[in-house]
Amino acid sequence: MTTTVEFINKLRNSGLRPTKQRIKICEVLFNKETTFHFTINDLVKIIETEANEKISLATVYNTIHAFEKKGYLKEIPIDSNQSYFDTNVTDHHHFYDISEKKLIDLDKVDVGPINIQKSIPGKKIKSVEVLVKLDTDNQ
Amino acid sequence: MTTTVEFINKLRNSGLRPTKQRIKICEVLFNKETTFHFTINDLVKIIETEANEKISLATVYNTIHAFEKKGYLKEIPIDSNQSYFDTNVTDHHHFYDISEKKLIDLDKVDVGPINIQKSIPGKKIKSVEVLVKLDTDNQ
DNA sequence: AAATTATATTAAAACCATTCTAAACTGTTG
DNA sequence: CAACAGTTTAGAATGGTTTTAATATAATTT
Repeated sequence: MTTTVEFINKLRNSGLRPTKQRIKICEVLFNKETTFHFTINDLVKIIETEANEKISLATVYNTIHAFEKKGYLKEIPIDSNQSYFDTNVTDHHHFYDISEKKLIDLDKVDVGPINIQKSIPGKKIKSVEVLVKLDTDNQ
Repeated sequence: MTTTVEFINKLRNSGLRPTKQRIKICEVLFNKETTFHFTINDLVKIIETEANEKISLATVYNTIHAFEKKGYLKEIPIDSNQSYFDTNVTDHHHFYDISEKKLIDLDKVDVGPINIQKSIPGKKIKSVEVLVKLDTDNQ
């Protein structure tokens, strides 16, 4: 449980003004027992339902991108037409259920150590992400 | 070097009618020394330049999706606004150069074995893809 | 080889996630 | 509270992708 004041501080400390909209998004995203995955569309629906508040799509995009830049969210690479985000910013991986279009966390320990034995001159590794695609197992 | 006749057979054997457009796309994609990565936009440009031929965008999309379904191409999962495809359909991974928006192949041996120690009931693993994001190394 | 059928191509419109715009609004600082 | 910078907003614009419905082409049948 995080209080509104803590979100305000978090935002201020990040150089982001604590507006009503940003605080609301913080509450929706970071005031949960567990982390979760979402699309922008999911988030807008949650806000409208749970909070019965109107919030501009542009603001949601702005805020999500600001949070991502600050490291409060991670975008998950999927070859999909929409972006998926994760409130779990620890180092981990994902299952992607193709038929249900749902993501499932995959612990680092369930994947094992990955050591990239190749380097590109002038470039440094920023992230290593494993995506395991799942199919329905109908035999 | 693959001949046009071989492409025609390949298409027929796949249940795809060997049309002028599909043969042209085969030549652009599969008649190269090395495999490569491309977006739909890249492909259209190559066709228009290299072949000086007009081809409808819809046909390109249709054909690429047909080829992907047949396993002649792989889509690479990236959190980008456009789809990337690979003519290398062997089991391997990728670097993604963020600033240049370019993909680089990463051999399986450069990543090492990946053994997923978690399973989801009713689902089977379809693919395991590693994406290594690269940043400019300016220190 | 003409007629028939099934499939493919096409230009243009539609779609839809995301970004942009520029005006109105709000948090912050002095 | 005034002034400024940063933020929100609705709506328009953008851009990759898909759909549409008419036309064209390949395959099959006669």
